[in-house]
Amino acid sequence: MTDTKNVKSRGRPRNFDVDEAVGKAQALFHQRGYDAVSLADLTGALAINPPSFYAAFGSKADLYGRALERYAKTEGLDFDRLLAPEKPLNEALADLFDAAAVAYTTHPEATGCLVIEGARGGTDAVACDKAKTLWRRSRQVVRDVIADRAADRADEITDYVMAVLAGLSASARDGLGAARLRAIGRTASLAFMSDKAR
Amino acid sequence: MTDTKNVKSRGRPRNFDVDEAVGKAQALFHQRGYDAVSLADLTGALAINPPSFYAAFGSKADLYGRALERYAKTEGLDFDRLLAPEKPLNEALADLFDAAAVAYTTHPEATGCLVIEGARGGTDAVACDKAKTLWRRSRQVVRDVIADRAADRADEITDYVMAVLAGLSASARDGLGAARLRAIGRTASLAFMSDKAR
DNA sequence: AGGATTTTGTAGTGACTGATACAAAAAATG
DNA sequence: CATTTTTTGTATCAGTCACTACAAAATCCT
Repeated sequence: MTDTKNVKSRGRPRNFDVDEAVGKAQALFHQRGYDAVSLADLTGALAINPPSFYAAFGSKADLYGRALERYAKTEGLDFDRLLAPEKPLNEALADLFDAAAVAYTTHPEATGCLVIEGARGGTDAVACDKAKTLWRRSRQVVRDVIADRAADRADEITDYVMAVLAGLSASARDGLGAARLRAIGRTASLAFMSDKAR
Repeated sequence: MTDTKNVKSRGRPRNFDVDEAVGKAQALFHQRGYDAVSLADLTGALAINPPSFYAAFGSKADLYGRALERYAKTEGLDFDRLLAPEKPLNEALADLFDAAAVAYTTHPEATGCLVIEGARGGTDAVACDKAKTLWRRSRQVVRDVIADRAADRADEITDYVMAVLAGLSASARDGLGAARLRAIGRTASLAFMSDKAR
């Protein structure tokens, strides 16, 4: 329905690449957070004027939504792979925490998880809700995968897993490097060694 | 040096209680976060006008600093008590996580830790730094207490403890109640049962 | 009472926020 | 070429932000 960019449309051609712009916006939002990125920052970084911005993205919050989706697609954790059914639960969670530790520190200037930090909200409730929706979706995916192995404790374990991810993201924002983050993840996964977790 | 309120000062008497005002501000900041509380919100809640506000508190960020200190004094975790030297480490950490789970959910409209959430920053770097300073101070206290029992792994364990606290605060903001938060804390403390944590 | 001092309320300040009105420019279509 | 369609740049918009200038009001001191 929505025309792709290679289809020649009618009027004056756009002077900038929309997908590339979403990527730049994603980086800005990840570095500074939604509130701290102004429209002037965005139009400055994209080298366009406000009318072009609004014609292309609708609003700041809408662009944020696209940046969030792009982040989830390109940099988000692959829960289905990390928590593959054939892995033992303890091993799967250890892998998940380790992957998070690495992912949250790959960009030294944009640490932590864009979704988690965005879901913590600020001034704009609409933008916060967009992040919260993605966060809830991730939670649901995690819960479903865990439920296959420990149906009775799925909610409890999911609470713990999401809390650990949030803790890792916060620690990454605090400035902890990958090594220290991975150590945290290793300790967090100890809870599932043997059947200690009653 | 700074005169206390019972000392009769010279000019027109103040029309509101400063300490009480700091308490109200603390509640507002805790509920919505620094950025989402405007000066109009504050002066409205305190039923005063901007000039009275600035004469009493200097700036919004300064009042935030006072609110943070008040929070640490009145609602902050008592690390020295919770991590008392005579307790075994695993028990002490379990107590700490449990106390955090309770503290972060006592005010249903102001969940999580004011310091932790404030340290995650937003628009105002000065305000964020004030929270970060308190967060670092807490970290130092925790580290010192842990170092008495496990000097070689003090940093590693401290990283983990602070990450768990951040995860609990984030989960509280997510809407999890005390029971689910306490379950997270219990699971997080399993890492220190026996000598699994190598 | 009269002067000194501090807080008060009224009414603003400039700077920035996200978002637009409008017309010229640049392309496809007829 | 003329029309249609879309994007562009210029110049804003109203609203909110944290913050103040100023003078009247309310207290203490002499």
